[in-house]
Amino acid sequence: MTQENTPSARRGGMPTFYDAVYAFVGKVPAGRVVTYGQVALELGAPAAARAVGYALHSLRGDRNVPWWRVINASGAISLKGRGTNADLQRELLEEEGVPFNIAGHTDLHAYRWWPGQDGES
DNA sequence: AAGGTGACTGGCG
DNA sequence: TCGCCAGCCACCT
Repeated sequence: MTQENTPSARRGGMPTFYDAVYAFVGKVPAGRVVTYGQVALELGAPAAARAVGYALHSLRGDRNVPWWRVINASGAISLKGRGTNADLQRELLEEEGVPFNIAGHTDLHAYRWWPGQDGES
């Protein structure tokens, strides 16, 4: 533990791609979900979906950011047995009102959130 | 400074 | 319909 996990801390306060990811995820309201590719697209890097996932990975457990509201384009959780966090994410989403089917998929067409739709219709 | 990794995505068989 | 391969971006050592 040499320094903070926060990328901005390493940059001396300069905002980075990661901060943009955290900012976008932080705007996602409870009960809604977004995909890695979607976040990347909103950040201006439609092909940086992997970097988005890596950004959340850097959180390492920072619950200040609703990382659990970010799932893959398949509507499922990507952690896939990499750690207990996978089950945690599903449980958190179900608790917020996002159900998963037997296959572990959710209806993106119904729960995917987009900026500007903070719950208003 | 360069190489490798990874919580991704889309196309093919 | 499902599984596998290659490409892509940004961070870490």
